Amino acid sequence: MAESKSVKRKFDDVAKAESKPSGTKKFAGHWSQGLLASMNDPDLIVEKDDKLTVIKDKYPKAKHHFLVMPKETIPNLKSLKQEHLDLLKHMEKIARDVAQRTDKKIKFRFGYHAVPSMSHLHLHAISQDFDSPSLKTKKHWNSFTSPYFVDSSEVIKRLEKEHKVDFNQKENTEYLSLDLKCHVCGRPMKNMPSLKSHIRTHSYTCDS
DNA sequence: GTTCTAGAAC
DNA sequence: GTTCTAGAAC
Repeated sequence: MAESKSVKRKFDDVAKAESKPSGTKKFAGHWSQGLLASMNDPDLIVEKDDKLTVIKDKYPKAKHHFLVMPKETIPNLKSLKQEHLDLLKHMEKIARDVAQRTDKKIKFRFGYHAVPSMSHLHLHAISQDFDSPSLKTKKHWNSFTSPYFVDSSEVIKRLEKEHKVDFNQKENTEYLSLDLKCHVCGRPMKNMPSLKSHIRTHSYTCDS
């Protein structure tokens, strides 16, 4: 019913207007800073040590989806210096530990988005089933299955060899618009619903 | 990053 | 008529 939706929208707009007085910019509340809030949400925290925090992704794109975030403020990949190499290796090790502890059988990948939407460096640890209601769009799919998803080992290698990590933003953004295809068999898929039902037919165990 | 929805695709 | 996606959100 169109009317009830527009009524709901008006309530949302009122709530938005009240939380953001005219002429005021609340940057702490901007969506791109959302990982800061998540990092302090007890319901999402998996573990911490002196250098990092591991949280569950608030909108997991697979059965298991974690984010490993350094406590040190590092906005993005471009901010990385060689002095961060030990930290990056530690982040990957913890990510692998958490994955192993969570599910010994299922395949995981560990990596970064080349052009992330959210501020604060975060390493994804994501199981390869991609079976989740929060996985909805082509952009979601391509961000984890195209070269837009850069393995942790590749980031580390690049920082060691080039002393910086600087991915081409335009090239990587274009990966998000690639045609849909299965990440296991490569078969082209018409749309997200058919892709999602197709990938359920594959196995994602480590030895398969 | 998500939500919402107009209009394209079917 | 229903499903699906792309783009605005001040």
